[in-house]
Amino acid sequence: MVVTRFAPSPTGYLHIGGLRTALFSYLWARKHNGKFLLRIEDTDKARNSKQAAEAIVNAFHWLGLEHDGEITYQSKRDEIYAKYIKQLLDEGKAYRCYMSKEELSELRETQMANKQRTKYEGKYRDFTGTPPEGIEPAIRIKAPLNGEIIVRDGIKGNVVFKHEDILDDFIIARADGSPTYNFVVAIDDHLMGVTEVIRGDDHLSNTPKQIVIYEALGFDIPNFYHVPMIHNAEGKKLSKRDGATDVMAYKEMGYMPEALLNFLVRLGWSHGDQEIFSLDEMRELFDPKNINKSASIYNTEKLDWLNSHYIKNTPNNELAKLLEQYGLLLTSHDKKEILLDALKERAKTLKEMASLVYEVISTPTYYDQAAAEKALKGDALEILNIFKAKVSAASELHLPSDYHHLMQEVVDEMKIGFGKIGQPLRIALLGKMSGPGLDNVMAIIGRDETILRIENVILKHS
RNA sequence: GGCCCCGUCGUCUAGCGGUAAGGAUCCAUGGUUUUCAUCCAUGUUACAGGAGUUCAAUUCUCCUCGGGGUCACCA
Repeated sequence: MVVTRFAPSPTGYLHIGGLRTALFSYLWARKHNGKFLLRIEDTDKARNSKQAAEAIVNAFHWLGLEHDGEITYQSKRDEIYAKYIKQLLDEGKAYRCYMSKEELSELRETQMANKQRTKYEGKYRDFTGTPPEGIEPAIRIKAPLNGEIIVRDGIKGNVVFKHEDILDDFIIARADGSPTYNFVVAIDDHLMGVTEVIRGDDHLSNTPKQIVIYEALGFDIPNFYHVPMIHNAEGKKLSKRDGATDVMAYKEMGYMPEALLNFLVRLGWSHGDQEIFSLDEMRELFDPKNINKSASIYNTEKLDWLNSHYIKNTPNNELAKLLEQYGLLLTSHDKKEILLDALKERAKTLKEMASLVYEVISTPTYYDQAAAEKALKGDALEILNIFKAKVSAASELHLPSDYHHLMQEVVDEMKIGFGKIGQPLRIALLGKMSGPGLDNVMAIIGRDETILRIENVILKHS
Protein backbone atom coordinates (compact mmCIF):
# COMPACT_ATOMS: atom_id res chain seq x y z
CA MET A 1 0.00 0.00 0.00
CA VAL A 2 1.26 3.42 -0.94
CA VAL A 3 1.07 5.87 1.92
CA THR A 4 2.04 9.51 1.45
CA ARG A 5 1.76 12.43 3.79
CA PHE A 6 1.76 16.18 3.91
CA ALA A 7 3.51 17.46 6.99
CA PRO A 8 3.43 21.24 7.25
CA SER A 9 4.69 23.19 10.16
CA PRO A 10 1.88 25.45 11.24
CA THR A 11 2.47 28.86 9.74
CA GLY A 12 -1.18 29.79 9.77
CA TYR A 13 -2.25 29.14 6.21
CA LEU A 14 -1.54 26.86 3.29
CA HIS A 15 0.72 28.42 0.72
CA ILE A 16 1.28 27.70 -2.94
CA GLY A 17 4.48 25.75 -2.54
CA GLY A 18 3.05 23.58 0.18
CA LEU A 19 -0.05 22.99 -1.83
CA ARG A 20 1.94 21.71 -4.76
CA THR A 21 3.82 19.11 -2.74
CA ALA A 22 0.54 18.22 -1.03
CA LEU A 23 -1.06 17.81 -4.44
CA PHE A 24 1.74 15.58 -5.64
CA SER A 25 1.49 13.45 -2.51
CA TYR A 26 -2.26 13.29 -2.79
CA LEU A 27 -2.20 12.27 -6.44
CA TRP A 28 0.38 9.59 -5.95
CA ALA A 29 -1.56 8.06 -3.09
CA ARG A 30 -4.87 8.21 -4.93
CA LYS A 31 -3.39 6.75 -8.05
CA HIS A 32 -2.46 3.66 -6.08
CA ASN A 33 -5.60 3.56 -3.97
CA GLY A 34 -3.34 4.29 -1.06
CA LYS A 35 -3.54 6.77 1.75
CA PHE A 36 -2.78 10.46 1.95
CA LEU A 37 -2.16 11.49 5.54
CA LEU A 38 -1.90 14.86 7.17
CA ARG A 39 0.47 15.61 10.01
CA ILE A 40 0.91 18.93 11.73
CA GLU A 41 4.48 19.51 12.85
CA ASP A 42 3.76 21.68 15.83
CA THR A 43 6.54 20.76 18.19
CA ASP A 44 7.17 24.46 18.53
CA LYS A 45 4.65 25.03 21.28
CA ALA A 46 4.48 28.79 20.94
CA ARG A 47 2.38 28.57 17.80
CA ASN A 48 -1.28 27.84 17.53
CA SER A 49 -1.69 24.56 15.72
CA LYS A 50 -5.48 24.45 15.87
CA GLN A 51 -5.87 27.38 13.52
CA ALA A 52 -3.22 26.20 11.16
CA ALA A 53 -4.78 22.80 10.81
CA GLU A 54 -8.17 24.36 10.17
CA ALA A 55 -6.77 26.67 7.53
CA ILE A 56 -5.15 23.76 5.77
CA VAL A 57 -8.20 21.57 5.90
CA ASN A 58 -10.33 24.46 4.63
CA ALA A 59 -8.04 24.97 1.70
CA PHE A 60 -7.99 21.26 0.94
CA HIS A 61 -11.74 21.24 1.06
CA TRP A 62 -12.04 24.16 -1.32
CA LEU A 63 -9.78 22.39 -3.76
CA GLY A 64 -11.45 19.03 -3.43
CA LEU A 65 -8.46 17.29 -1.89
CA GLU A 66 -9.27 15.13 1.09
CA HIS A 67 -6.79 13.58 3.45
CA ASP A 68 -7.36 10.18 5.00
CA GLY A 69 -7.87 9.42 8.65
CA GLU A 70 -7.26 11.61 11.62
CA ILE A 71 -4.80 14.48 11.57
CA THR A 72 -1.66 13.66 13.50
CA TYR A 73 -0.38 16.36 15.81
CA GLN A 74 3.20 16.02 16.86
CA SER A 75 2.53 18.08 19.94
CA LYS A 76 0.40 15.23 21.28
CA ARG A 77 2.97 12.51 20.82
CA ASP A 78 5.53 13.31 23.47
CA GLU A 79 5.31 9.91 25.19
CA ILE A 80 5.93 8.13 21.93
CA TYR A 81 9.05 10.11 21.22
CA ALA A 82 10.20 9.74 24.81
CA LYS A 83 9.91 6.00 24.51
CA TYR A 84 12.22 5.87 21.51
CA ILE A 85 14.68 8.24 23.09
CA LYS A 86 14.85 5.99 26.11
CA GLN A 87 15.30 2.98 23.87
CA LEU A 88 18.22 4.56 22.06
CA LEU A 89 19.76 5.62 25.34
CA ASP A 90 19.38 2.13 26.78
CA GLU A 91 20.89 0.57 23.71
CA GLY A 92 23.84 2.94 23.86
CA LYS A 93 22.91 4.46 20.51
CA ALA A 94 22.34 7.85 22.04
CA TYR A 95 23.94 9.68 24.90
CA ARG A 96 23.66 12.70 27.15
CA CYS A 97 25.67 15.74 26.24
CA TYR A 98 26.46 18.30 28.91
CA MET A 99 27.82 21.02 26.72
CA SER A 100 25.96 24.25 27.32
CA LYS A 101 24.49 26.33 24.55
CA GLU A 102 27.14 28.93 25.22
CA GLU A 103 29.97 26.44 24.90
CA LEU A 104 28.43 25.14 21.72
CA SER A 105 28.06 28.48 20.04
CA GLU A 106 31.58 29.37 21.06
CA LEU A 107 32.83 26.22 19.42
CA ARG A 108 30.87 27.02 16.30
CA GLU A 109 32.34 30.48 16.12
CA THR A 110 35.91 29.26 16.34
CA GLN A 111 35.22 26.72 13.66
CA MET A 112 33.75 29.37 11.42
CA ALA A 113 36.66 31.67 12.08
CA ASN A 114 39.05 28.90 11.07
CA LYS A 115 36.92 28.19 8.00
CA GLN A 116 36.28 24.69 9.19
CA ARG A 117 32.93 23.09 8.91
CA THR A 118 30.78 23.54 11.98
CA LYS A 119 30.55 20.32 13.81
CA TYR A 120 30.01 18.86 17.25
CA GLU A 121 33.18 16.98 18.02
CA GLY A 122 31.66 14.27 20.15
CA LYS A 123 32.95 15.53 23.47
CA TYR A 124 30.51 13.43 25.51
CA ARG A 125 30.15 10.58 23.04
CA ASP A 126 32.09 8.15 25.21
CA PHE A 127 31.87 10.05 28.46
CA THR A 128 31.79 7.89 31.58
CA GLY A 129 32.82 10.28 34.35
CA THR A 130 30.71 12.36 36.67
CA PRO A 131 28.57 14.83 34.77
CA PRO A 132 29.07 18.54 35.50
CA GLU A 133 26.77 20.07 38.07
CA GLY A 134 23.72 22.09 37.22
CA ILE A 135 23.50 21.35 33.51
CA GLU A 136 20.50 19.63 32.01
CA PRO A 137 21.87 17.44 29.24
CA ALA A 138 20.63 17.30 25.68
CA ILE A 139 20.42 13.90 24.04
CA ARG A 140 22.55 13.21 21.02
CA ILE A 141 22.42 10.33 18.58
CA LYS A 142 25.61 8.34 18.05
CA ALA A 143 25.98 8.87 14.36
CA PRO A 144 28.30 6.72 12.31
CA LEU A 145 31.79 8.25 12.10
CA ASN A 146 32.69 7.35 8.57
CA GLY A 147 31.34 5.87 5.41
CA GLU A 148 28.55 7.39 3.41
CA ILE A 149 24.81 7.61 3.18
CA ILE A 150 23.10 7.29 -0.14
CA VAL A 151 19.74 8.93 -0.46
CA ARG A 152 17.88 7.07 -3.17
CA ASP A 153 15.69 9.80 -4.50
CA GLY A 154 12.99 9.25 -7.08
CA ILE A 155 13.59 12.64 -8.62
CA LYS A 156 17.24 13.48 -8.04
CA GLY A 157 18.65 10.00 -8.37
CA ASN A 158 21.16 8.67 -5.87
CA VAL A 159 22.65 11.44 -3.81
CA VAL A 160 25.77 10.52 -1.88
CA PHE A 161 26.67 12.19 1.39
CA LYS A 162 29.93 11.44 3.14
CA HIS A 163 29.60 11.16 6.89
CA GLU A 164 32.64 13.27 7.52
CA ASP A 165 31.21 16.06 5.38
CA ILE A 166 27.78 16.40 6.83
CA LEU A 167 27.24 14.32 9.90
CA ASP A 168 27.85 14.81 13.56
CA ASP A 169 26.09 13.57 16.67
CA PHE A 170 23.11 15.82 16.26
CA ILE A 171 20.68 16.49 19.06
CA ILE A 172 17.53 14.39 19.13
CA ALA A 173 16.13 15.77 22.37
CA ARG A 174 16.63 19.17 23.91
CA ALA A 175 17.60 19.80 27.51
CA ASP A 176 13.91 20.18 28.36
CA GLY A 177 13.26 16.74 26.94
CA SER A 178 11.45 17.85 23.82
CA PRO A 179 12.46 15.99 20.69
CA THR A 180 13.87 17.71 17.61
CA TYR A 181 12.64 17.82 14.07
CA ASN A 182 14.77 15.27 12.28
CA PHE A 183 14.10 12.77 15.00
CA VAL A 184 10.33 13.08 15.14
CA VAL A 185 9.95 13.10 11.38
CA ALA A 186 11.65 9.74 11.13
CA ILE A 187 9.62 8.30 13.99
CA ASP A 188 6.31 9.58 12.68
CA ASP A 189 6.85 8.64 9.09
CA HIS A 190 7.64 5.15 10.24
CA LEU A 191 4.78 4.87 12.72
CA MET A 192 2.27 6.29 10.26
CA GLY A 193 3.35 3.73 7.72
CA VAL A 194 4.50 6.31 5.22
CA THR A 195 6.05 4.59 2.22
CA GLU A 196 6.69 7.60 -0.03
CA VAL A 197 8.04 10.82 1.35
CA ILE A 198 7.32 13.60 -1.14
CA ARG A 199 8.57 16.97 0.04
CA GLY A 200 10.47 20.07 -1.01
CA ASP A 201 14.11 19.62 -1.93
CA ASP A 202 15.11 22.03 0.80
CA HIS A 203 14.79 18.88 2.91
CA LEU A 204 17.27 16.90 0.87
CA SER A 205 20.12 17.73 3.22
CA ASN A 206 18.01 16.66 6.21
CA THR A 207 17.44 13.25 4.75
CA PRO A 208 20.77 11.66 5.73
CA LYS A 209 20.09 12.62 9.33
CA GLN A 210 16.71 11.00 9.19
CA ILE A 211 18.25 7.92 7.66
CA VAL A 212 20.61 7.75 10.64
CA ILE A 213 17.52 7.59 12.88
CA TYR A 214 15.86 4.99 10.70
CA GLU A 215 18.93 2.84 10.89
CA ALA A 216 19.46 3.26 14.60
CA LEU A 217 15.91 2.12 15.20
CA GLY A 218 15.91 -0.58 12.56
CA PHE A 219 13.10 1.00 10.54
CA ASP A 220 12.59 0.45 6.83
CA ILE A 221 13.64 3.46 4.81
CA PRO A 222 10.83 4.93 2.70
CA ASN A 223 11.12 6.12 -0.87
CA PHE A 224 12.07 9.75 -1.12
CA TYR A 225 11.04 12.29 -3.72
CA HIS A 226 12.51 15.73 -3.26
CA VAL A 227 10.65 18.12 -5.49
CA PRO A 228 12.40 21.28 -6.60
CA MET A 229 11.45 24.59 -5.08
CA ILE A 230 9.19 27.17 -6.58
CA HIS A 231 11.09 30.41 -6.96
CA ASN A 232 9.88 33.97 -7.18
CA ALA A 233 10.75 36.32 -10.01
CA GLU A 234 14.07 37.05 -8.32
CA GLY A 235 14.94 33.38 -8.39
CA LYS A 236 14.70 32.94 -4.64
CA LYS A 237 12.66 30.48 -2.65
CA LEU A 238 9.02 31.52 -2.65
CA SER A 239 8.03 33.01 0.67
CA LYS A 240 5.23 34.89 2.32
CA ARG A 241 6.77 38.13 1.19
CA ASP A 242 6.02 37.28 -2.42
CA GLY A 243 2.43 38.43 -2.33
CA ALA A 244 -0.36 36.01 -2.87
CA THR A 245 0.96 32.80 -1.46
CA ASP A 246 -2.08 32.06 0.69
CA VAL A 247 -4.10 29.51 -1.23
CA MET A 248 -7.41 30.91 -0.02
CA ALA A 249 -6.50 34.32 -1.41
CA TYR A 250 -6.91 32.75 -4.83
CA LYS A 251 -10.50 31.96 -4.04
CA GLU A 252 -11.16 35.60 -3.24
CA MET A 253 -9.38 36.72 -6.37
CA GLY A 254 -11.76 34.62 -8.39
CA TYR A 255 -9.69 31.62 -9.36
CA MET A 256 -11.34 28.27 -9.75
CA PRO A 257 -9.95 25.26 -7.87
CA GLU A 258 -9.60 23.33 -11.11
CA ALA A 259 -7.45 26.09 -12.57
CA LEU A 260 -5.22 26.41 -9.55
CA LEU A 261 -4.62 22.66 -9.33
CA ASN A 262 -4.02 22.42 -13.06
CA PHE A 263 -1.58 25.28 -12.85
CA LEU A 264 0.31 23.76 -9.95
CA VAL A 265 0.47 20.26 -11.32
CA ARG A 266 2.11 21.60 -14.47
CA LEU A 267 4.67 23.54 -12.49
CA GLY A 268 7.57 21.14 -12.46
CA TRP A 269 5.66 18.19 -13.82
CA SER A 270 4.49 17.35 -17.28
CA HIS A 271 2.90 14.64 -19.33
CA GLY A 272 4.04 15.20 -22.89
CA ASP A 273 2.39 18.25 -24.40
CA GLN A 274 -0.79 18.06 -22.38
CA GLU A 275 -1.74 21.29 -20.65
CA ILE A 276 -5.27 20.68 -19.41
CA PHE A 277 -5.77 18.12 -16.67
CA SER A 278 -8.89 17.36 -14.73
CA LEU A 279 -8.40 16.01 -11.22
CA ASP A 280 -9.31 12.55 -12.54
CA GLU A 281 -6.71 12.81 -15.28
CA MET A 282 -4.10 13.98 -12.80
CA ARG A 283 -4.83 11.02 -10.59
CA GLU A 284 -4.47 8.71 -13.53
CA LEU A 285 -1.40 10.22 -15.15
CA PHE A 286 0.68 11.67 -12.36
CA ASP A 287 4.01 10.02 -11.70
CA PRO A 288 6.78 11.63 -9.66
CA LYS A 289 9.35 10.24 -12.05
CA ASN A 290 8.23 12.92 -14.50
CA ILE A 291 8.89 15.71 -12.07
CA ASN A 292 11.53 18.13 -13.28
CA LYS A 293 14.85 18.36 -11.51
CA SER A 294 15.14 22.10 -11.67
CA ALA A 295 13.33 24.80 -9.75
CA SER A 296 10.58 26.68 -11.50
CA ILE A 297 9.68 30.30 -11.33
CA TYR A 298 6.28 31.30 -10.10
CA ASN A 299 4.54 33.25 -12.79
CA THR A 300 0.78 33.55 -12.93
CA GLU A 301 0.32 34.28 -16.65
CA LYS A 302 -0.56 30.70 -17.27
CA LEU A 303 -2.81 30.56 -14.28
CA ASP A 304 -4.88 33.36 -15.78
CA TRP A 305 -5.12 31.51 -19.05
CA LEU A 306 -6.16 28.30 -17.33
CA ASN A 307 -8.67 30.14 -15.22
CA SER A 308 -10.38 31.69 -18.21
CA HIS A 309 -10.35 28.28 -19.86
CA TYR A 310 -12.15 26.74 -16.92
CA ILE A 311 -14.60 29.63 -16.65
CA LYS A 312 -15.57 29.17 -20.29
CA ASN A 313 -16.12 25.49 -19.72
CA THR A 314 -18.14 25.72 -16.54
CA PRO A 315 -21.93 25.31 -16.83
CA ASN A 316 -23.89 28.48 -16.10
CA ASN A 317 -25.72 27.21 -13.07
CA GLU A 318 -22.37 26.43 -11.42
CA LEU A 319 -20.99 29.81 -12.42
CA ALA A 320 -24.02 31.49 -10.94
CA LYS A 321 -23.30 29.77 -7.63
CA LEU A 322 -19.66 30.70 -7.72
CA LEU A 323 -20.52 34.33 -8.37
CA GLU A 324 -22.55 34.48 -5.18
CA GLN A 325 -19.38 35.18 -3.23
CA TYR A 326 -19.38 38.58 -4.95
CA GLY A 327 -22.92 39.35 -3.91
CA LEU A 328 -24.55 38.37 -7.20
CA LEU A 329 -27.75 36.40 -6.89
CA LEU A 330 -28.28 35.12 -10.38
CA THR A 331 -29.65 31.64 -9.92
CA SER A 332 -33.23 32.75 -10.51
CA HIS A 333 -32.52 35.51 -13.04
CA ASP A 334 -34.66 34.80 -16.10
CA LYS A 335 -31.95 35.82 -18.56
CA LYS A 336 -29.20 34.06 -16.64
CA GLU A 337 -28.17 31.90 -19.60
CA ILE A 338 -27.80 34.79 -22.02
CA LEU A 339 -26.01 36.89 -19.45
CA LEU A 340 -23.48 34.28 -18.40
CA ASP A 341 -22.92 32.99 -21.92
CA ALA A 342 -22.15 36.52 -23.03
CA LEU A 343 -19.71 37.19 -20.20
CA LYS A 344 -17.92 33.90 -19.50
CA GLU A 345 -15.84 34.34 -22.65
CA ARG A 346 -14.59 37.69 -21.50
CA ALA A 347 -13.38 37.17 -17.95
CA LYS A 348 -10.08 35.92 -16.63
CA THR A 349 -11.37 35.56 -13.10
CA LEU A 350 -14.72 35.14 -11.41
CA LYS A 351 -14.20 38.46 -9.74
CA GLU A 352 -13.72 40.13 -13.08
CA MET A 353 -16.78 38.34 -14.36
CA ALA A 354 -18.82 39.62 -11.45
CA SER A 355 -17.88 43.19 -12.23
CA LEU A 356 -18.76 42.63 -15.88
CA VAL A 357 -22.18 41.43 -14.78
CA TYR A 358 -22.63 44.58 -12.73
CA GLU A 359 -21.65 46.67 -15.71
CA VAL A 360 -24.41 45.12 -17.77
CA ILE A 361 -27.20 45.07 -15.24
CA SER A 362 -26.62 48.52 -13.79
CA THR A 363 -27.89 51.66 -15.48
CA PRO A 364 -24.82 53.64 -16.50
CA THR A 365 -24.11 56.70 -14.39
CA TYR A 366 -20.91 57.55 -16.14
CA TYR A 367 -20.24 58.00 -19.84
CA ASP A 368 -16.82 57.78 -21.37
CA GLN A 369 -16.40 61.39 -22.50
CA ALA A 370 -14.24 60.92 -25.57
CA ALA A 371 -16.13 57.90 -26.79
CA ALA A 372 -19.49 59.56 -26.26
CA GLU A 373 -18.51 62.67 -28.20
CA LYS A 374 -17.35 60.59 -31.09
CA ALA A 375 -20.29 58.21 -31.12
CA LEU A 376 -23.02 60.81 -30.66
CA LYS A 377 -21.94 63.07 -33.49
CA GLY A 378 -24.22 63.92 -36.40
CA ASP A 379 -27.64 62.34 -36.49
CA ALA A 380 -26.81 59.76 -33.83
CA LEU A 381 -29.43 61.01 -31.40
CA GLU A 382 -32.06 60.92 -34.08
CA ILE A 383 -31.16 57.34 -34.91
CA LEU A 384 -31.42 56.47 -31.24
CA ASN A 385 -34.85 58.07 -31.13
CA ILE A 386 -36.05 56.06 -34.07
CA PHE A 387 -34.70 52.90 -32.54
CA LYS A 388 -36.30 53.72 -29.22
CA ALA A 389 -39.65 54.15 -30.90
CA LYS A 390 -39.30 50.72 -32.49
CA VAL A 391 -38.44 49.17 -29.15
CA SER A 392 -41.51 50.75 -27.57
CA ALA A 393 -43.77 49.64 -30.37
CA ALA A 394 -42.52 46.09 -30.80
CA SER A 395 -44.97 43.43 -29.77
CA GLU A 396 -42.67 40.62 -28.81
CA LEU A 397 -39.26 41.32 -27.28
CA HIS A 398 -37.39 38.58 -25.53
CA LEU A 399 -34.47 37.12 -27.37
CA PRO A 400 -31.33 38.83 -28.56
CA SER A 401 -32.50 38.14 -32.10
CA ASP A 402 -35.68 40.17 -31.48
CA TYR A 403 -33.57 43.22 -30.69
CA HIS A 404 -31.22 42.46 -33.50
CA HIS A 405 -34.10 42.58 -35.99
CA LEU A 406 -35.08 46.01 -34.76
CA MET A 407 -31.54 47.26 -35.23
CA GLN A 408 -31.49 45.72 -38.66
CA GLU A 409 -34.70 47.50 -39.56
CA VAL A 410 -33.24 50.86 -38.63
CA VAL A 411 -30.11 50.14 -40.62
CA ASP A 412 -32.14 49.12 -43.67
CA GLU A 413 -34.65 51.93 -43.52
CA MET A 414 -32.11 54.67 -43.02
CA LYS A 415 -29.60 53.09 -45.36
CA ILE A 416 -26.81 53.39 -42.84
CA GLY A 417 -24.03 51.11 -41.71
CA PHE A 418 -24.40 49.02 -38.59
CA GLY A 419 -21.85 51.13 -36.79
CA LYS A 420 -24.07 54.19 -37.13
CA ILE A 421 -26.54 52.72 -34.72
CA GLY A 422 -24.21 50.41 -32.86
CA GLN A 423 -21.87 53.05 -31.54
CA PRO A 424 -24.37 55.48 -30.06
CA LEU A 425 -26.46 52.63 -28.75
CA ARG A 426 -23.42 51.15 -27.06
CA ILE A 427 -22.78 54.44 -25.31
CA ALA A 428 -26.40 54.60 -24.24
CA LEU A 429 -26.51 51.09 -22.91
CA LEU A 430 -23.06 50.69 -21.36
CA GLY A 431 -21.53 54.15 -21.21
CA LYS A 432 -18.42 53.05 -23.04
CA MET A 433 -17.30 51.51 -26.27
CA SER A 434 -16.35 48.00 -25.18
CA GLY A 435 -18.55 45.22 -23.96
CA PRO A 436 -20.73 42.33 -25.03
CA GLY A 437 -23.03 42.25 -28.05
CA LEU A 438 -25.78 44.87 -27.83
CA ASP A 439 -28.57 42.49 -28.73
CA ASN A 440 -27.51 40.34 -25.78
CA VAL A 441 -27.36 43.32 -23.46
CA MET A 442 -30.86 44.47 -24.40
CA ALA A 443 -32.31 41.00 -24.06
CA ILE A 444 -30.80 40.77 -20.60
CA ILE A 445 -31.97 44.14 -19.28
CA GLY A 446 -35.33 44.07 -21.09
CA ARG A 447 -37.45 46.58 -22.91
CA ASP A 448 -38.07 49.14 -20.16
CA GLU A 449 -34.48 49.40 -19.09
CA THR A 450 -33.38 49.67 -22.71
CA ILE A 451 -35.72 52.58 -23.27
CA LEU A 452 -34.64 54.20 -20.02
CA ARG A 453 -30.97 54.03 -20.94
CA ILE A 454 -31.59 55.49 -24.38
CA GLU A 455 -33.63 58.32 -22.91
CA ASN A 456 -30.92 59.01 -20.38
CA VAL A 457 -28.28 59.49 -23.00
CA ILE A 458 -30.52 61.63 -25.20
CA LEU A 459 -31.37 63.83 -22.25
CA LYS A 460 -27.80 64.22 -21.27
CA HIS A 461 -26.46 64.99 -24.74
CA SER A 462 -29.07 67.11 -26.47
C1' G B 1 32.94 29.15 3.39
C1' G B 2 31.78 23.31 3.63
C1' C B 3 28.24 19.96 1.62
C1' C B 4 24.24 19.12 -1.84
C1' C B 5 21.01 20.22 -6.04
C1' C B 6 20.11 22.59 -10.68
C1' G B 7 21.11 25.09 -15.87
C1' U B 8 16.42 24.07 -23.45
C1' C B 9 12.53 30.29 -26.02
C1' G B 10 10.88 35.98 -21.01
C1' U B 11 7.86 32.01 -18.28
C1' C B 12 5.95 26.55 -17.86
C1' U B 13 7.93 22.52 -20.46
C1' A B 14 8.90 18.09 -24.56
C1' G B 15 13.43 15.86 -25.89
C1' C B 16 16.31 10.73 -23.71
C1' G B 17 23.42 10.29 -29.75
C1' G B 18 21.52 11.72 -35.92
C1' U B 19 15.16 16.53 -35.01
C1' A B 20 13.97 22.19 -39.67
C1' A B 21 15.03 21.50 -31.32
C1' G B 22 8.23 20.40 -30.55
C1' G B 23 3.98 22.29 -27.50
C1' A B 24 1.78 25.95 -24.11
C1' U B 25 1.77 30.89 -22.25
C1' C B 26 3.25 35.83 -23.09
C1' C B 27 4.18 39.38 -27.00
C1' A B 28 3.40 41.07 -32.22
C1' U B 29 0.66 40.91 -36.92
C1' G B 30 -3.60 39.48 -39.82
C1' G B 31 -8.72 37.50 -40.13
C1' U B 32 -13.65 37.14 -37.73
C1' U B 33 -16.66 40.72 -34.52
C1' U B 34 -20.89 47.45 -35.26
C1' U B 35 -16.74 47.84 -30.28
C1' C B 36 -13.88 45.14 -26.76
C1' A B 37 -13.00 40.20 -25.46
C1' U B 38 -13.28 35.30 -27.37
C1' C B 39 -11.99 32.37 -31.51
C1' C B 40 -8.80 31.19 -35.87
C1' A B 41 -4.21 31.89 -38.64
C1' U B 42 0.85 33.56 -38.89
C1' G B 43 5.34 35.24 -36.74
C1' U B 44 9.73 36.69 -33.23
C1' U B 45 12.60 34.24 -29.25
C1' A B 46 16.15 28.83 -26.40
C1' C B 47 20.08 24.13 -25.84
C1' A B 48 25.20 29.10 -20.17
C1' G B 49 30.61 28.54 -21.83
C1' G B 50 34.88 25.41 -22.79
C1' A B 51 37.32 20.83 -23.32
C1' G B 52 36.86 15.74 -24.25
C1' U B 53 34.21 10.62 -25.91
C1' U B 54 32.02 9.54 -30.76
C1' C B 55 31.44 9.12 -37.75
C1' A B 56 27.79 12.30 -35.03
C1' A B 57 26.38 15.81 -29.36
C1' U B 58 21.03 19.74 -26.50
C1' U B 59 21.50 14.57 -25.08
C1' C B 60 27.43 10.97 -22.20
C1' U B 61 32.14 12.65 -19.09
C1' C B 62 35.12 16.55 -16.94
C1' C B 63 36.09 21.67 -15.91
C1' U B 64 34.47 26.77 -15.65
C1' C B 65 30.64 30.10 -14.94
C1' G B 66 25.84 31.13 -13.16
C1' G B 67 21.60 30.18 -9.94
C1' G B 68 19.47 27.82 -5.71
C1' G B 69 19.21 24.97 -1.13
C1' U B 70 21.29 23.67 3.52
C1' C B 71 24.63 23.86 7.50
C1' A B 72 20.57 25.35 15.28
C1' C B 73 18.87 22.55 21.94
C1' C B 74 13.71 26.09 14.16
C1' A B 75 10.66 23.17 11.44
